[in-house]
Amino acid sequence: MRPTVHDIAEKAGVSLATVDRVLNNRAGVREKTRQHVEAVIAQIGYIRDVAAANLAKKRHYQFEFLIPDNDNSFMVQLRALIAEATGALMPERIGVTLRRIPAFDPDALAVEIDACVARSVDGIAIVAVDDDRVRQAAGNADAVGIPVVTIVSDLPESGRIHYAGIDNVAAGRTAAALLGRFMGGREGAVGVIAGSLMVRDHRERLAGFSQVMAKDFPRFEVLPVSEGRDNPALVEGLATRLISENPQLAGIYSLGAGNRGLLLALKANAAASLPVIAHELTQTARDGLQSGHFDAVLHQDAEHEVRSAIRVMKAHADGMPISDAQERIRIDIFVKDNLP
Amino acid sequence: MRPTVHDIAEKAGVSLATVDRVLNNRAGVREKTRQHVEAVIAQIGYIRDVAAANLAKKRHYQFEFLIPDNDNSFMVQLRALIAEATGALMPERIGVTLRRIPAFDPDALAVEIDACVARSVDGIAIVAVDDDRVRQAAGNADAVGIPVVTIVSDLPESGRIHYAGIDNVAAGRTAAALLGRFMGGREGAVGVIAGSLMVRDHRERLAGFSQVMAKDFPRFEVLPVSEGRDNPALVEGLATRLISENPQLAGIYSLGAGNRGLLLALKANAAASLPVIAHELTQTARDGLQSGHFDAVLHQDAEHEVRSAIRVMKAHADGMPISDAQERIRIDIFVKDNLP
DNA sequence: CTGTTAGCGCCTTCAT
DNA sequence: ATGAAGGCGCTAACAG
Repeated sequence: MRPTVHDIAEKAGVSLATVDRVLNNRAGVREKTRQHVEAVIAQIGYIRDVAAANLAKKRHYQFEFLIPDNDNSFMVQLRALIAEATGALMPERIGVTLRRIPAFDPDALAVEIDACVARSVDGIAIVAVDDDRVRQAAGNADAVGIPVVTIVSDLPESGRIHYAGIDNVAAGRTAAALLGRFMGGREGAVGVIAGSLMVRDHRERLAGFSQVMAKDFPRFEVLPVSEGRDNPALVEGLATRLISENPQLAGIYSLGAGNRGLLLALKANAAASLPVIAHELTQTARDGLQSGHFDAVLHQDAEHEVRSAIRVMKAHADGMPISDAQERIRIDIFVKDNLP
Repeated sequence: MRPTVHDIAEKAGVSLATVDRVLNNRAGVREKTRQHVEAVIAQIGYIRDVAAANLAKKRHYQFEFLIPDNDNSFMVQLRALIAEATGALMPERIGVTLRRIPAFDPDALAVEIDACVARSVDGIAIVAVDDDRVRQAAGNADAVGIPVVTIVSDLPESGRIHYAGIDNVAAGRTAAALLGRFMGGREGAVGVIAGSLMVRDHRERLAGFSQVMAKDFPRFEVLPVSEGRDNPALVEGLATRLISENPQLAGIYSLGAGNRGLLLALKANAAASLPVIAHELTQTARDGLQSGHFDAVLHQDAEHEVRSAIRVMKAHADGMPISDAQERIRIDIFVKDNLP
């Protein structure tokens, strides 16, 4: 039988209350007594039963997700997953609230963070907008002991305790490594389509991509980036122009969303069969892989990100450590043969 | 406040005991009473507090892992991870025992499974050896209600309730898809080095690989498979011969272990710079990627497999459902730019 | 068939 | 500074 508080109390010759005080380093116990009790605890190898403790405490976690009100399929899925988690975690006494906020609006995000702080929730998860107002609000939350974790898009130097998302520089580098090899012996130019270089993820992916192209595949020229604002219609136009205006085109890296447009453009220009790498395994991306128009898709597992964010916030609330390996969000690489 | 058993007892006008009986569909309740109580339960939206239930029950899970006594780094790591989990899960009242058994020995495995059954553990995780004696033992365990999950290597049609591992056919297909593209415009032959075609994973990888090579890259001839028994020294010899005897060699797929030997052979034959794909991200594989001798490494996350196996066994013991997405073991693809 | 009672391991008043 | 008693939500003997 595993030792319990009773065993400690008995062996130490004190009451349960005192044991409890020592266990939770609460005040009101003589230094000498404390040391004695601590010795007994260590000696009999006591491990606290967290479940029982939470039961007695009527612990109830309250976490909030502040997610952009975007309509691209990634964000739609992300919100759905959070809503799902809300239901699934109820039995575990952890409440998850999803709050939609205007996209790319630092003020709105900062305001909502402040509101969460006012409500004194147990944790805040945000898709960060890279802005000092947000940084400020996050720092403030952290200062009053409310953990902020970023998800999908990070916000360094803000006091956030964790980032649940992929390393976007590495993603860009990986895209270049694959595309470079896929282009085989060709020469020429590679086109890059981004959503907007205003957002950090896209900037980072581009940086990583350019870096590896320059270093490992210098025979290709990286064309100036087109910004498609994650909008399929815009992307279609950009891609079409890219193909028609660059006979030298040897490959395309689409590092943002709106791939439906890209796929349309590729299908319309059947002649130009070139390696294409995109991001996020949406239905469109699957279609692209299966039809052979996309050669690889880099992906982040949104479900993992949501679970991870919650685990991290809970661990923080419990004062428990996290397992780095478990929380690392991988850069998933899909080709048509390893589709789930 | 969330409704509790007390609320439902009160509202239904019965005692706690009766509520409990209904909740756990135990006998000894008049059908009419049962229905009434059930109605109330549904009506007030009761959700049972599993933690409290387990506390009252003094529930204590006991799971066993039967792992081959192999010395290759994957198995070494796997065993280390299980040992780690053993410690980490103690506070959650789940006991994890690791038992090493002779590798590739169906009888030994079957005997140990039977022993677990005799000890009536709550779950058994095995690296399956594809043999009917094992199948039999697993089926027997399942028959008496003890869940068996396979890990790393599966055992279909055996009554095992879950497989925590990658789809090896898909892995082979993926290897072919990547290698085919990496070989670019070349022509010639591709070499395949396996551990042993006696084990299912290797057979499946080979099948997937051959299939996609034949279909998508028919201009390459797949050379007869060499079996290196996952032994570095043997593999080195095989690889050296492969390279020297096949001037047409355009690529290599190493689908087993023993990659240290492969790497040595490649380094010794600097002249032959050709695309190479291997399995499992060991230190050797990392070195290979970083030095440019390996172009991609397919990987399975052993830590995820261990966690998943435990979650599945626990869910089974609790009669809870599992989340397929969370338990799916991915085929991780690493190039030198997305190394963790 | 149904109800009463006493815990599970821990925390939290309230006295002392 | 310390202890006694009661309760968290659920289950498990026993009685009726």
